[in-house]
Amino acid sequence: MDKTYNPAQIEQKWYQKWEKDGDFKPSGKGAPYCIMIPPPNVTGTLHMGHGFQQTLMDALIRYHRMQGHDTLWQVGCDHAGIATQMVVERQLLQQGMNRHELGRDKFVEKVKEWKEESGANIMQQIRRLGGSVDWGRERFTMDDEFSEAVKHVFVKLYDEGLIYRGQRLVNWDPKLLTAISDLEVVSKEEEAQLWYLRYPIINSHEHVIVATTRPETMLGDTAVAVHPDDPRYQHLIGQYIQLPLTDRTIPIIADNYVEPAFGSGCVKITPAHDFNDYEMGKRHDLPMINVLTPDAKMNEHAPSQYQGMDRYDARKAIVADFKKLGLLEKIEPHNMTVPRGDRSGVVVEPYLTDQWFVRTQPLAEPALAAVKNGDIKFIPENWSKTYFQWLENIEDWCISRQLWWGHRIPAWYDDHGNLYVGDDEAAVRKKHNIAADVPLTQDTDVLDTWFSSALWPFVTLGWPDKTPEVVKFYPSNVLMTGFDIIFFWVARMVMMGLKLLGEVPFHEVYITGLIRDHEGQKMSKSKGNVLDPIDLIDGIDLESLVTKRTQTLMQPSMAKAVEKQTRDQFPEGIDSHGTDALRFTFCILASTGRNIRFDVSRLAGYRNFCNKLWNAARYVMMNTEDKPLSIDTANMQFSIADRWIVSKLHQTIDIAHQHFSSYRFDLLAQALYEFVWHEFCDWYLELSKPVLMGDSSEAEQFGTRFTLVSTLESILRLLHPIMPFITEEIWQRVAPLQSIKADTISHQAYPRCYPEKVDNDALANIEWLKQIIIGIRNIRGEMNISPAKPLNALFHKGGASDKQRLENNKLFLMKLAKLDSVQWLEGNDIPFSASALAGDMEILIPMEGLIDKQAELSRLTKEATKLQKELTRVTGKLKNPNFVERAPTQIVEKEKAILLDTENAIEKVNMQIQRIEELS
RNA sequence: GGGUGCUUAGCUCAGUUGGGAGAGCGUCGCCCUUACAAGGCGAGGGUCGGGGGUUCAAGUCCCUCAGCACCCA
Repeated sequence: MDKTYNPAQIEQKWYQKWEKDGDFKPSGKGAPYCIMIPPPNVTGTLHMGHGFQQTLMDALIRYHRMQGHDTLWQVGCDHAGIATQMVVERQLLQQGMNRHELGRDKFVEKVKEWKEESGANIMQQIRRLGGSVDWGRERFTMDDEFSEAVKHVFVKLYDEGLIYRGQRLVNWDPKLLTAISDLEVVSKEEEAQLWYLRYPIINSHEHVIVATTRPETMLGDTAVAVHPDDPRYQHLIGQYIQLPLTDRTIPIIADNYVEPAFGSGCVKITPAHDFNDYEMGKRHDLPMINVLTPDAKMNEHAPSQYQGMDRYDARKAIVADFKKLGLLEKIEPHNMTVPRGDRSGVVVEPYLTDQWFVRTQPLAEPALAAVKNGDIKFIPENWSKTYFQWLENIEDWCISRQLWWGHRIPAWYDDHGNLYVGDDEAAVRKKHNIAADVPLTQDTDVLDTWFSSALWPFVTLGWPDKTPEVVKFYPSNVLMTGFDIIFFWVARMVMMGLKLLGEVPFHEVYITGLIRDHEGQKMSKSKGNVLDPIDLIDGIDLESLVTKRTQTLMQPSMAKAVEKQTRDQFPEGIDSHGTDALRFTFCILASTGRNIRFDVSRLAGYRNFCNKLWNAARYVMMNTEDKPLSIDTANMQFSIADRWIVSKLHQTIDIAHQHFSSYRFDLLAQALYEFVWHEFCDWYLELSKPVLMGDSSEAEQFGTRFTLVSTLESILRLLHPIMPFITEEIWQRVAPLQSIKADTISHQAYPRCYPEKVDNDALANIEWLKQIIIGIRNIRGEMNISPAKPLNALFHKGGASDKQRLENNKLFLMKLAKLDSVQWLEGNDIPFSASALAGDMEILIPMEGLIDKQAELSRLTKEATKLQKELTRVTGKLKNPNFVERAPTQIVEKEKAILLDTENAIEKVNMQIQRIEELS
C-alpha cells in the first residue's frame, strides 16, 4: 500500500466495476427499500446541495442494501421547462437566431439534442459522487412513457372537473411571455416612489387624491375606492370621477379593503392589473380593462399617444402629462414589495389571460390528512407546520405555460372555439363524434414542469400500468429534499399520489438544510461564490476557478469583486480531496439546522481522516500479511486490549444503527470518527504493538492479529455507506485475511451489535490504564521531559485491585508510557517526585535530575484549584437538605462518591505540595 | 401583519426524557517515537444572548426583552 491515501487512483476504478457488475440493481430478495431521487434539472450541473442530498441518500441506500433489503434508488432528470428553454434560446441567440425563426418542431429537436449532452453530464457527476443508483432504470420526465402518463392524468382530472380552463388574473412574465405560478414569483422590497394624483370629481370643484405606485395603470382604472367609515370621504361615495387622460368616467365606491391611513385614503382600482383590485372588481362588478400587451407595452385600450410605449416609458409620459394638467399633487419616496420572475428577473405583471388550472382544494384535504394522521412523517418534525400552512391556504394551481418545451396540453379546439380534451386527436374525435373533415387544432400551451414532477414517484415505476415495481416499491420509504421544495414538489407529489394511487408516495420526508458558503451566504452563480463538488473532489487551480466563477456571472460588473474574493479565499486554488472525504464532510454537517456553512478547511480535516484510516489499514496489513493467522479461535488468547476494542466496536455498531434510523448523519459520522481515530488508532493500534513486537506467546499474537484484522474489517463495513471507495479498496485487501472473498463490500452485511461482546471488565481495565498513561504523559508534557526519555514510576497507596490491574496491564503500561520500571512503594519514605492520581493510587515520577521544582509546584497548584472548585460545587449540593431528600437516590449517591473522590484527591495533592516544599 | 427558527470556546457546530459544559478546525508548547508530519503527545480557552420564573437541580421547561435569519401575505 502507498504511504499516503490517493483517492484519484482508486475511485473511478471501483465505480466502473460496480456499475459493470450491476451491483446497484435491486436484489429481488428481502424487504423492499426505495428512494426516488429528486430529479435534477436536465440543463444544470450538480451543485453542492445536490452533492449533499445525494450523499445522504446514498448512505441510506447502501446501508439498507447491506442490511439485506431489496433496494432501489430510482434515478433520472427533470425537463425543467422554462430553465431549459432559456438555455437553448440563449445558445440560438449566440448563433444569431431565435426560436420563432426555427419553428416549434425544430426548436424542440434542438432542446432534445442539448438534453442529451447536459443530462449525460449530470449522470456522470452522480457517478463521481459514488451514487449507487440503478442505472438500468434511468428516467426523464419527457420520456414517451412519461408523456403518456401525464396525458392520462390530465384527461382524468379534467373529466373529474379537477382541471379547468378559465380567464383569470395570473402572474405574467413579460420577458418570457408566459404565465408562471405563485411559487415562481420572488417578492422583494425595493426602493420606489408613491405618486399622488388628482382625480377631478364630476359636477364639482372638488377632486380626490389617489396614491399609487403604478401611475401607468391608471389608464385601466375602473373605480376609486375609499373606506366606508372614512369620515373624510362619506359625501363622495356614489359620485363619479372624470378619469384624466381618458374619456371615461368612473365611480367612487366604498370597500373595507381600503386602508384609510395609507396615502390619501383613496385608492385607484385597476382590476385587470392588480390582484387585490381584481377581487374588489369582482365584488363590485367593475369592468376589467387590460391596457398592456403581453410584453408589457401599452395596448389599444390606451389613448393613442401612449400605445406601443413600454410600461416604464408610459409611466414617465403619464406623470408628465398629469403635471402639465396640474393634476400631480406630489411624489414621495416609498419602499414597496416588487414581484419578479424567478427565472427572468423582470417585474411580473398581474395579467388577464386564459389559462389552465388545477382545482386544489379537493386534493389538498387528503394531503393534509396524510401528515396529520401519521402516514407521512416530516424529519425534523417541525416542517410539517410549513406544509400545513401552505396547504391550508392553497390557491388553484395555474398549470399552463406559454412555452414550447414541455408536455403539450392534450386539448383541441374547433373553429368555433369549442374545447375537447382527450389522449390524442383521434381519441377526441371518437369520444365527441367529430367528423374527420372538421379541423381541430391543439392547444399550444405546455404544462408546468412540476405537474409532471408530481407524478415522478409512480410514473418512474411504470404507472399507470400495475407493474411489479409499482406493487413492490410504491410507496417509497423516504423522500429527501430541501425545505424550499416543500411547496413546489413535496405537497404536489402527495396530492397526486393520494389522488391517483390512493396511497401516499413516501412515508418519511427528510428535509435537509441549505448549503451556504463559509460566510453563511447562499451560494449562487450571480454572487460568484459557488463551489462545484467535482472541484472539491479533483481540486482546481486558482486561475481556472476564477475563470469559472466570473464567466457565469449574471452581472459582468461584479467580476472584479468576485475575482478578488476568490483569490483571497483560495490563494492556492482548491486541493484535491477525493469523494469519500467530501461525502464524510456532508454527513458530519448534516445536523438538524436549516443552514449549513461549508468550509473547505473542514473538508481537509476529513481527508486527513481518510488518510488516517488508510494508514491504520497499512499497519494492520504489515502486521498480519505473510504472518500466520489462526482461523481457529481456540488457538488464540485475547488480551484485555483485544477485548476492550471489541467492546467499543460493538457499542459503536449499536450507536450507528440508532443514528441511521433517526437520520442523524452528523452524529453517525461523529461516532465513527471518534471510534476509528481516537479508540482504534490512538489506543488499540498502540496497544497491539507490545503484543506483536514483544515476546508474547503465539496464542496471544494470534489473538491480537485476529482482533486487528476483524475490527478493521468491521470498521470498513461500518464506514462503507458514507465512504464507499476507500472502504472497498481496503476491504478487498483485508477481507481475504479473514477468509472472506467477495466481489464487493457493498453487498456484505452491515455490522450487527452483539451486546454479549461488551466486556465490562476489559472496559474498566483499559480506562484505568489510560488514566495512568495520561497522567504520566501530562507530567512529561508539562515538565518538558522528552517522550524519548524512559522513566521510572512508583505506585503508592494502591489497593488490591490496582495491583491486579497493574499485573494485567504491565506490558501495555511500560510501552505506552515509555517506562523503565514500575515499583510499588510501601511506607511513607517518598523521593522527590512529580505525581499524578488514578483513583486512590498515586503515581510518582522521581524528579531527581529531571524536573524543575517550581514547575511541578505550579502544576500541582493548578490541579488543586481545579479540585477545590469541584469540591465547592459538590458540598454545596450535598449540604442542601432539599437535594438530599428530593433528588433520586442514585443521583445523590453519585454526588457523594464524587465528594469522597475529590476530598481524597485534594488531600493527596496537598500532601505532595507540602512534600516538595519541605524538600527545598 | 401572520408564521418558523437561531443566539453554547477565536471560528463552525453537537448537546435526545432537566442531574458532573463537548467535538472539529484554529491557537500555544514539546516531538521526524519502527501505520500516518494529511502525524504523535500535552496545554489553554465558555457568567451556554440579557432578565425573570418553575424545580432539590435549568444550556435543556415557562415568561419577557434584545439581536439575527428565513417563510407566507
